[in-house]
Amino acid sequence: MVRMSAEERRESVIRAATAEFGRGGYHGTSTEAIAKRVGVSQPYLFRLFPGKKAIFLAAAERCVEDTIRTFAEASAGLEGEEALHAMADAYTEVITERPEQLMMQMQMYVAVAAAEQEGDHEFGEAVRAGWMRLWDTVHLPLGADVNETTTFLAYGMLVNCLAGMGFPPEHRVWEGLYPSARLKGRLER
Amino acid sequence: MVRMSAEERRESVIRAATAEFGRGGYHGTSTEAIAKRVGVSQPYLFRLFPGKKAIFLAAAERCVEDTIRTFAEASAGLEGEEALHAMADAYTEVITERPEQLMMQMQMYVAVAAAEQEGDHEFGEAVRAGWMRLWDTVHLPLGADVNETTTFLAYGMLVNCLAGMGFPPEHRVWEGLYPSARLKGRLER
DNA sequence: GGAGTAAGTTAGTACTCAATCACTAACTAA
DNA sequence: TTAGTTAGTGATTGAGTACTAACTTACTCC
Repeated sequence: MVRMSAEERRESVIRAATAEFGRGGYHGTSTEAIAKRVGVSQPYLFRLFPGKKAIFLAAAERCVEDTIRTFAEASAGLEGEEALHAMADAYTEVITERPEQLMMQMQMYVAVAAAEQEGDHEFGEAVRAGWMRLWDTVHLPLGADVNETTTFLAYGMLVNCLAGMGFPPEHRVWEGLYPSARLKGRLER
Repeated sequence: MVRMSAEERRESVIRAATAEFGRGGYHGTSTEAIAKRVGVSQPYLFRLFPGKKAIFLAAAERCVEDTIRTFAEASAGLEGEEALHAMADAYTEVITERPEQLMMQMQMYVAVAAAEQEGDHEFGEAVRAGWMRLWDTVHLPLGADVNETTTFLAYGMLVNCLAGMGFPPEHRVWEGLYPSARLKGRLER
């Protein structure tokens, strides 16, 4: 048994929760599954977090932060086509290296509808606010062009969905989507 | 009590399931909720369908078919910019008039990951096959241009996600996304 | 009008899962 | 060394839920 500080454990829980919730969504994931992945007893999760919802929320928030940071770091000091290229590449890396983060994102978007209907508007507010921060983060490097920003995010969403659906990398749906190929298309026009 | 033929009831169940699954996803929706919406006892669902999974699958399949039909009908006899415009308008109508269909779509995409991990590759196959049919359906009217098709679908996915997140129609995230505005942007370039 | 069938219900079972409680083991500072 | 704190566990509970079995009610056709 490895003892950790509560703060460190909370970090592990967030990582485990991202993976588990990303796979099964809020309702499709048991707290036991998260606990098992962390390597800790299930009841202990309720010492570290007030409840299952709080764990989901923490994972969701972390997920948004990470994505924003990814784009911010990738585009630092760049603008226009260069920033676009850098951010697209960075995102491609996230997809391949940390697919659980992207699935968690999808689950988060999808969980809003249910929360909203249950009268929990706070969660929706948080998710929308996170999205707007993400929006602004990519907006500036892309030359503050609304159409450019929207297109970039749209491609990102398509990538999320295709990856979620489990299309293998060689599949033709990815044609015209991989950043390099897409940029190639843009430059040839 | 209104008696219906089993076939009619199955139709009602599919409609109700689309709404309920669209809101809560597979695990977040109880068969009782579906039964209540249909106006029938919960165990009776298991006469009409072999199990909960079968209901989800039926709703998912119907959802894909409807979306494909929407695009096929909208683009009938048109091509290029006109087809693009018509399909985008038709989709906008779906979003506003039948949001449950769009949420069901999202839930379907997201459910694949879980199914895949549980060893159920059939579901993933079905969803991917549905996507490819959708892809081909919009591909032809858009002049069989891969980049054009990808972009169109990407915008569709962004719309799905934004709607799922519950952004109100006036919100600035929709700028540069509503078909007319977008087309305007395209024509001004 | 009664036999057969198709539509539908009530009652119940086996199981999962979030959350609580009461407890123990390890670290730390005086 | 000991008093107090922090990390962690095992047992349990109560609510919810997919699914089954046995029964009932309405329609239809001879």
